[in-house]
Amino acid sequence: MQPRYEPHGVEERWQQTWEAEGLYNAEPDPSRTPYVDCHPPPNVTGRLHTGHALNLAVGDLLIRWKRMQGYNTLFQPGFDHAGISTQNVVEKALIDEGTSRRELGREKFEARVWEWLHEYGGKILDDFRRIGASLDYRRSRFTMDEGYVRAVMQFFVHLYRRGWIYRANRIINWCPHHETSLSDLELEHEDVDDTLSTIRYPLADGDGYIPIATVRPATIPADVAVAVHPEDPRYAELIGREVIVPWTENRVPVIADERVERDFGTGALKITPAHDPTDFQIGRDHGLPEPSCIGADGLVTAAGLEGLTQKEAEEKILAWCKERGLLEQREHYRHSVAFCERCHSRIEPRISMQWWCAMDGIKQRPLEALRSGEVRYHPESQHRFAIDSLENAPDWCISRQIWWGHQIPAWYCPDGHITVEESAPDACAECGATDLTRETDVLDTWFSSALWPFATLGWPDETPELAQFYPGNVNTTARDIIRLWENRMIFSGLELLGERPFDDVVIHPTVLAVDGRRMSKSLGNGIDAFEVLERHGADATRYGLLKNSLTQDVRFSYAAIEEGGKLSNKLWNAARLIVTACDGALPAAKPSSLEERWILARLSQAQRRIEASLDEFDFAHAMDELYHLTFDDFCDWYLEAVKARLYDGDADARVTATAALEWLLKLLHPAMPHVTEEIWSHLPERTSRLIVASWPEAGGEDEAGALERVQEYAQVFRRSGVVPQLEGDEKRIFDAVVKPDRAPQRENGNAEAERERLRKEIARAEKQLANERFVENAPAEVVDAERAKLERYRRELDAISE
RNA sequence: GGGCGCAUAGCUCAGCGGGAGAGCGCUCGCUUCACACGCGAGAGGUCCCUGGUUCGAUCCCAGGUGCGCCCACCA
Repeated sequence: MQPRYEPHGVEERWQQTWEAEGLYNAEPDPSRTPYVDCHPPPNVTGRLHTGHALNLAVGDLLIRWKRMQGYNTLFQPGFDHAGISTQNVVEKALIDEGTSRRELGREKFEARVWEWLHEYGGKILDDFRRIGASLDYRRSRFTMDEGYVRAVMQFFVHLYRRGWIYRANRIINWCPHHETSLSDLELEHEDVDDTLSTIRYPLADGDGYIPIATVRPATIPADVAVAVHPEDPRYAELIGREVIVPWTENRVPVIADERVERDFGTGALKITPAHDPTDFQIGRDHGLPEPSCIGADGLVTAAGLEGLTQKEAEEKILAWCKERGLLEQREHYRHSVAFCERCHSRIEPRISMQWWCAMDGIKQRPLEALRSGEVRYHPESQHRFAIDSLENAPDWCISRQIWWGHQIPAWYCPDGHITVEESAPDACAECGATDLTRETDVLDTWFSSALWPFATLGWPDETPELAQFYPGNVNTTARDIIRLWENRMIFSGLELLGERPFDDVVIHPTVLAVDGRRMSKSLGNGIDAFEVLERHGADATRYGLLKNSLTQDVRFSYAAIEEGGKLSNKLWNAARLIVTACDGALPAAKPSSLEERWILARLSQAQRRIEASLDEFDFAHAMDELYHLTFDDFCDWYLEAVKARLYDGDADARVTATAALEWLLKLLHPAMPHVTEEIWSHLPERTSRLIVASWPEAGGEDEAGALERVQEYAQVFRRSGVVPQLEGDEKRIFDAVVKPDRAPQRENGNAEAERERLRKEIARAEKQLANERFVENAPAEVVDAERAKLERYRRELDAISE
């Protein structure tokens, strides 16, 4: 064993060994109690980032802990076909090759995506291996593999027959680059510098005009009304009259609607139902027409402006207005604009026919499950957020006009009847026509993700896996997909299997950049997870991420990861001492001395604290306990106290030291699997792997405070230089750990300073205890603790008084 | 505009009704036979501000201020 622990090589070796020996494998076994962490499938095009790393550290910690406790654990990997993301990546590759999606056609394009996936897809699973995640890699699933497709089709048909899926022609978010609809949750908003133009709409029946502020003059040709607030005195008498729309010179009505903000702009709003969500609502409520002036590609279609970009059309229209004195002013205006999160095109609100999920019906059962606590989000604040999100969930647009995804199982006959079946029907269900064409739209990628907890276990077939591992126990993820994924999984599980998919949803913190802001390419503050793994190793990375994971947003901390590296090395060297001192077979013996009884009690106490923390998914405090247990208790006190006896060949000391080290390794293994397994393999007569060793039984903790007096006197000695009067084991331990014979000579001043400090403490405690109101009102244990402190300080002062 | 979170040592963060803590950094002393990624000692803080509750507030309550994340159709 080298004096310095080197994770590289060691970690990869154990990862390969564990997997090759089948130690990650899960098998259904009705005689055993299962424990399942339903792990999120990353995008097939993705690579490991710090959020994944934290999530894996959390999931693997729980799984390894439960595996050691004897549960039949399932930790299943896989990846998501990720609709638009994947299509986007492959399209980019095609452009580099000088071709395009449209040139290939749908069938060839799909084949090309599969080809691409076989070559590059799923690399992220290798990244998962590198961090030491004990997933059953044999059971990797993909949201578009054969069985999964059947599950998705069945889900769609089920919802359709329950009346929860419908088609509607409404305004949706349209990405003009991908030419598809997007849900609200697939957008990103950004503040943009824009121009607000105030344009005069002349009254049709005489003098005067209504000034209207707009950031999108290019949509003017599709204006169908002007709206004002019903109680706005400025425009009260204009309601019901008509104005003339610039450029088109159409006459449109002035209507009243409460959704108009009187304080914004001029207080008058042009209504363009086809190109703005608010206008769309107002238009529908007032029965207005819905003409369009912008095409699917984002280019203008209005008469006289055909084929122009919106910017070009805007210039023409404004010039037209200016000539006629209708352009009142142009001013700088900064506002939030929606973009496609994949290609960053500006979202174009557009009316189109889409498939929708009616959330009012769907949300009832998951809401019950959340309100009753049948499924719990952690922390509590996220539980409330999940409920709020469900209560306010708008209908979900599930169709996408892209090519990569699950094609919607709906067929149209020439008369326009719709037949929904899991596979191609022979004839129209309504009129019997046999000339059917399939819907070309595909489903939102999250529609299939919603089935992950059980489609991965073979549903809709009744498999042994499904029987053993459903429902699962825990799901760990980041809070940004609570609405996209979590709530929908809870719904699908309750709806299709009649049982929740898991009991607990652990929302781990979002890992922010070192500067406390979100990691992003534009800010250039991202952390490369691979670089961290390469430099510090998987154990240190896992420890560091878990250690710093208390609040909802956590800054990435190199210091915490370095702390993990130090912990590995400390542990390694503690083991080195014990292994070199205790070579050879160990005789039967039992702990007898004070320091031995103490460390076993401390291990037991620490274990209970760690278990309590993990039960509450409080990983940071578990890491803190492990760190201090290792450094302070195990190394600085126990090993220092017992070192001499180990070298002397004391059988009791050797046996206990080995047992205590084994115990410590087991407690550390779920967080830092590699270094602990490596050390374990160096222990005498070790054949089985630590990964499948049993979790220890915490015993009594009666002696956890046994060394307290020695530790107190050590403090006093180190500050004052006065050696306390101790006897027996206490003296032996004090001499071994504190080494008074090696301490430098102290000046008398040190003793005096320490006496002064103690006198002050005594005075403070005496004053507190002299306060009648304190003694009367404070809880008894607080008063007792104060008395105990007073006594202790007096005792320590006596010890260093001449 | 709404929701959530955060403000404690130079830095990153614990603690959260009764003596201000950890890790890193800094100073001093230790090449002590596991470890210098070490051991020991130390310096360093109006616990964001203002009120309130309490015998007692860093901790609870109210109101500010600053920062972050998420959400939102003021054109």
